[in-house]
Parts: sequence; C-alpha cells; structure tokens
Amino acid sequence: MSEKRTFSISELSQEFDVTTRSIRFYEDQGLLKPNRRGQTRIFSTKDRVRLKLILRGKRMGFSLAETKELFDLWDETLTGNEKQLLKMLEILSARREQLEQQKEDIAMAEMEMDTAEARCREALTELQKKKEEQGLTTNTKETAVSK
Amino acid sequence: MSEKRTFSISELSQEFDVTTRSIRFYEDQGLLKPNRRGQTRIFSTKDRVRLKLILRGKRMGFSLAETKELFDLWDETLTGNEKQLLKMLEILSARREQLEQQKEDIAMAEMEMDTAEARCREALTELQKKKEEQGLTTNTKETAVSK
DNA sequence: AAAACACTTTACGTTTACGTAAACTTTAAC
DNA sequence: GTTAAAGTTTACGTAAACGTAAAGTGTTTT
Repeated sequence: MSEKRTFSISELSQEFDVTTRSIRFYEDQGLLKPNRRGQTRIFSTKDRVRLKLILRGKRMGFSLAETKELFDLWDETLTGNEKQLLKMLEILSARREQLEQQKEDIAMAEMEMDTAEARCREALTELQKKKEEQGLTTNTKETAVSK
Repeated sequence: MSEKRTFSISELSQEFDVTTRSIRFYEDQGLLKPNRRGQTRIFSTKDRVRLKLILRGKRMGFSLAETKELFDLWDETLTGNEKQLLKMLEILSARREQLEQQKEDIAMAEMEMDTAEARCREALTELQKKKEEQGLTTNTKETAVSK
C-alpha cells in the first residue's frame, strides 16, 4: 500500500530543488525526523510528504514554526483524546478562513494585473503609432532626396 | 475624482493593524514616500493604496524587496519607453504563473484539510460511542448497587 | 506655561531561514 | 586500498523585517 521506498538527502534535495542545508535545518527544527543508518539520514515516504508540505507552506507564506505546529498537532491528534480533536477542528477552520483570505487576495491581484496589462498594451500601441508616423516622414524625405 | 484626503501615521496604523514602526520601516525601504509637514508624515490616498498592496503582498508571501521592485517598475513604466513596457509585461506574466501555483497550492491544501477534518470527525464519533457504552454499563452498575 | 500626547530620529537587538566554510567520516568506484 | 563523492557535525555569518529603548521635537489641552 504505502510505498516503502527510502530517499537520500540529495535525492530529495534534487527532486524539490532545495539545498541539503535546508533539509538538515528542517530536521534541526523538528519538522523532519529521518531514520539513520549510522550517521546517514534515511528519509521515508512520510518524510518526503512532510517536506512537500513544508515547501508548499512556505509558498503560501507560512513560517516553519507554524508548519511545525500543525505537524505536531496532527501527531497528537492521531493519538486522539477529545480535547485534541476539537482543537484540531478549530485550527482547521481557522486555516480555512486564511485560505479564503488568500483566495480573495489572489483574485484582487489578478484583477489589478489585468488592468495593468491593459495599460501596458495601450501604451505600447501608442508608441507603435508614433513610430509609424516617424517612419513615414523619414521615408518621404529619403525618396525626395533620392530623386 | 481621486479623493484628496490625507492620513496620519497612526490612522493608517490603526486601519490596517500594523505598527507605526512597520510603516516607517516601509518608508525607509523606499516603499512609501509620504509628504512632510515639518517632520510629520502626511500620507496620501496613493500611499494608502500602496500600504494595502504591501500588506497583501506579505499575505501572499512576497518580500518587501519584491514588492518594491514592482512599485519601482510600475513607476518607470508610466514614463514608458518600449523596453520598460515589454519588461513589465514579462513580469506580469511571471506573476500570473506564481498565482496559478498558489491557486494549486490552495486547492491541494483544501483537499487535505477535507480529509483531515473527516478523520477528526470519525475519531470523535468513535470516542462518543465508547463513552455511551461506558455510560450504559456504569448506569446498570449503579442501579444494581442502588437496589 | 506645564502637562500630556503624538510624532520624530537614531541606533542597537532579535528572530527566521538559511549560506558558507572547516574539518571529519562513510560509502562507492576503480 | 586508495581516491573521489557524498554525507556528517560544528560553528560562525547574513539578510529581512521588524521590536524596543532613548532622547528629542512639536502640538494641543487645560
């Protein structure tokens, strides 16, 4: 079912385009807990998923601390007493609000980019016109001279 | 047309829930350019819009430097030679890609939150069942004892 | 005009998220 | 078996985004 592959630090580093330094840092901060063979880190598919979540979180503007909080809470939740479960539900709902906010932000940004792009294109065609006019007059001059 | 109100630093601070320190910092970094009456900063509606953009940018994971770059570029663009305009169009298109990525991220996050919430609710109802069973047995015991 | 209050500059401190270098060990390749 | 490649720890450095304190300058309220 859940694949049992393992990954080296450099494999993950390449796949997700992060430095090994970053990955070790994430471990240091308690976000990843790879096994070891001797000194060497052996990452499981679970670690891989977590790394993916960390990076997505970053793209979404979450700090490592926030992401870690979520991870920890989820782990606690799985052992699950009622209080933990309810807290998790609260947090999930709070996150949903954040996501809604972000969607709004994105929609606004898209609209503004539409108008910005429109203005750019207008300005460009304006410039084109002027160029053409210029081009024509120089041409007439040249032909006039060449006669 | 474009309102001619002005704002004090504390007005903006309150309206957008940022510290005055942050606002001054944004000015320091060249993101805001309020007028002065003596020493005192007088913010225009344009400044207000920019502050709004800065904060939205932050929520979307943009650094102040990135936001500043956009502001500067837009200012340059308005004076508009062709090169600037084309560069702006490129940047806009790059931003759109980023936005698409973010939308994907949000969609993924929402899906995962759905399944997470479902698991939580399952676990909760499980606990409820156990409680009810417990409740029933204790009741029978109690009634048995109280007889 | 004195007190209270908002605003200012200057400057050092702090946290986050790594980069970078040094010196060492383990593993893989020849 | 040694050399190269990849991995490790330790530790100091850095950029971004403010926080915070100090000390001064208006301004307005009583």
